[in-house]
Amino acid sequence: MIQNTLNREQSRQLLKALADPIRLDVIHALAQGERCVCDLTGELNLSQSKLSFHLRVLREAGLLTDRQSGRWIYYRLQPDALAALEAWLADLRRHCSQSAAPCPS
Amino acid sequence: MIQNTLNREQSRQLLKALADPIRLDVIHALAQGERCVCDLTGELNLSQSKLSFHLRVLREAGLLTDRQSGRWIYYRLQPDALAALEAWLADLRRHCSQSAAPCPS
DNA sequence: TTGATCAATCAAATTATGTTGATCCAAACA
DNA sequence: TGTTTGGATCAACATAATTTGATTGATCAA
Repeated sequence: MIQNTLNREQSRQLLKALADPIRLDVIHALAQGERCVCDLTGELNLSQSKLSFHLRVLREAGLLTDRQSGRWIYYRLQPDALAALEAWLADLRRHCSQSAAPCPS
Repeated sequence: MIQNTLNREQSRQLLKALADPIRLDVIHALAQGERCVCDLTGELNLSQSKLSFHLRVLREAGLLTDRQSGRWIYYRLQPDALAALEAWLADLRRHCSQSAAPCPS
């Protein structure tokens, strides 16, 4: 996540990746700091393949990064992606309180 | 949206509602200010029932409010919901950069 | 080497979401 | 009233996302 302003498609990818209960559990676990996959399966009580699937979704959306060390793989949140989403949301609410002109226009 | 800190389920509802291309079009249209449903169908080139479906999802998530005036219904973004989501995201990235302890723990 | 472990991937089955067209309801106006 | 219009809702269908269990590749230790 290099730039700080998301286009529609990028924001959608991030939102879609976040919009799942299991992935939110993962996100919340990683909000406390980096974790190894093997710890996450235990902590979240998930099958290995299920966790792997959701980690991939989050990683491909740019929300997580991973690093390998020996046979373990550690994941962590990518704060830039979260910040970009925050900025996108802040933008949305800038002008949204403008009233509409009465309709038979 | 009364409180400013979302629980897991509330944030999921908001994210899920946002994570759809058509609903993002709606959100972007409403980011410029309130709009009547009849204007939105034209602006976004959507069938009436399709738009109505997506408006409902957004409304039930707390992202939109509506008001009726005569036979027209006007929708607008609920900035509090966006702000709450921003706060939730900001929280997530507070401690996320902590490294994991090496794994054979 | 061999066997064991961590984690990714795949195909098949299941479940959840979105779309379509028809129908219904309420407000407005003749 | 009767008719038109804006919008919500419903059921049937279509599409997309997730789960499961099995398989694979890579790393490490014996």
